[in-house]
Amino acid sequence: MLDQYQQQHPYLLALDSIIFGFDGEGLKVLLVKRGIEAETWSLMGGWLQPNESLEDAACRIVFDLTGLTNVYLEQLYAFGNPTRDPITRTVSVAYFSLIKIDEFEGTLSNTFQARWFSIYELPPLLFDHGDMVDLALKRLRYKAAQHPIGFELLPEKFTIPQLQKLYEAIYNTEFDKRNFSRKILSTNLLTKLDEKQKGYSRRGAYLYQVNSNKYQLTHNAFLNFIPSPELSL
Amino acid sequence: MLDQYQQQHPYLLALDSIIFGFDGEGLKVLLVKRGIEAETWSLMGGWLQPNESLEDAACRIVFDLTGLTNVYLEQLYAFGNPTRDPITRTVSVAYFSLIKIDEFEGTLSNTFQARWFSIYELPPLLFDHGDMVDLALKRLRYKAAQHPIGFELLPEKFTIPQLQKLYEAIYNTEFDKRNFSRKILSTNLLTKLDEKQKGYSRRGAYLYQVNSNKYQLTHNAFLNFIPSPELSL
DNA sequence: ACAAAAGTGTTAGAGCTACACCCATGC
DNA sequence: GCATGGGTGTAGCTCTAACACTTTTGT
Repeated sequence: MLDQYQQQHPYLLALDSIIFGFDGEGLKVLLVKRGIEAETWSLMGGWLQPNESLEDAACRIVFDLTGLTNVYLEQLYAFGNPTRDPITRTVSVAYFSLIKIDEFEGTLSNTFQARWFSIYELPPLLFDHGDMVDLALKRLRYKAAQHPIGFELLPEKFTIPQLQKLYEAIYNTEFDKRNFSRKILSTNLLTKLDEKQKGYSRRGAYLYQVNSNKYQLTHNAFLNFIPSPELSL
Repeated sequence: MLDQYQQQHPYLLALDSIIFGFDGEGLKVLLVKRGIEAETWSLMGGWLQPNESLEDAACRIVFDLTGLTNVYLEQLYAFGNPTRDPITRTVSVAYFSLIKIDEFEGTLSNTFQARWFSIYELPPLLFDHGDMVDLALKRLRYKAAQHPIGFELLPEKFTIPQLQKLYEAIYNTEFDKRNFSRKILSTNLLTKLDEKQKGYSRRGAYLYQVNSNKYQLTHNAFLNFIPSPELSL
């Protein structure tokens, strides 16, 4: 009975978070330098606490670094190779999150030595964190092609050209702006505001926001322009 | 330094497998009655051993029950609610696998009291195993719509009508046979054999098999007839 | 007046859906 | 000869991809 439980080896259980952000130009990942291996960049991580669910713990970890709550958070994968952590055997459940970079308080950075890195110019990472980032990027590409999650990376109010730049950054490609805006608007997920964005272009672009009633309900197919080689999950 | 590791609580780490099979009529899940709660049906599961990766462990568990190796196996999700296992806190990583039911040796069943259940008529399950099955079904539907994994549930040689019945079972719906076979054949993933299936219908249907060179390479979009409400992951 | 980005429409082709009839065989 | 399941073709429609010019405004 209970012997079956007591005879088992327990393991350390960590969580690691791939935190994506978009600064208007490129897709970024937030990395830190932490404790043991303070010379190597790594993902923000932490240990599972006795009364937390995995998701609670992942939330807490993102909050500790960014000060943000209510961010988009999704379980990515459990990494459990016996040799992945050379110090002790540790299973790590990786989560990825999408944050609105404009809400991120850079002030917390120095506690953790955090820095944004372009996904195309990552430094060498601790343990298997490089694999985690690769997988997270694949998953983000896969998912953003079919579900309206891109908005999580933009401010509350944004323009169509901003959204296009975001998708171009995610897929590292370019889209035709006429086809792009037609497809986005045909989803009816966006509400056009009376405001225009100032300062970036002379003419100014209309601001939009997600109309949240539809956002919740539409977990159906969203966009179909997945650049083919990127599908895999 | 190492203190950081030593101060942490370890947890028991289990694996649970959702094993799908297709018997020509309906989509089935393989359930067992095991140890502690021998009155409740549950998923086949086991504990992570010190030298195994998560995937190794999941493989082993599927092998122990079915005697099969080289089955399709994919990590589904890590379940870690503090109260999910009332006996001890346990984190479980769930995997789902697709097996060719004709290769499954039913002889092993009585060791584990295994039985196939229709996914639409499941008994009450242990712990959160019901959630696991629900999620696995969602994932299977999501994935099979875009990736050619359905074949994993069929014998090496199969007919188009068999394949159609499988997809109809997965999505619990019906497809037009003309459109179905056109779409399947247009992927060029199948090789038509000179043999016909005998015994099931009077006329007999041509047998096909997956041409495996293309199967490997084509992790691109596959089919587009995802019944809309089922997308979510 | 010009530079820089925003905004907008059309056309040809591909892919999708819906639909009905003949074929081969065992009884 | 008939019942059962297997196999095939077409027409209308929708969606997609490709493509260029006009508008606005700050300097």
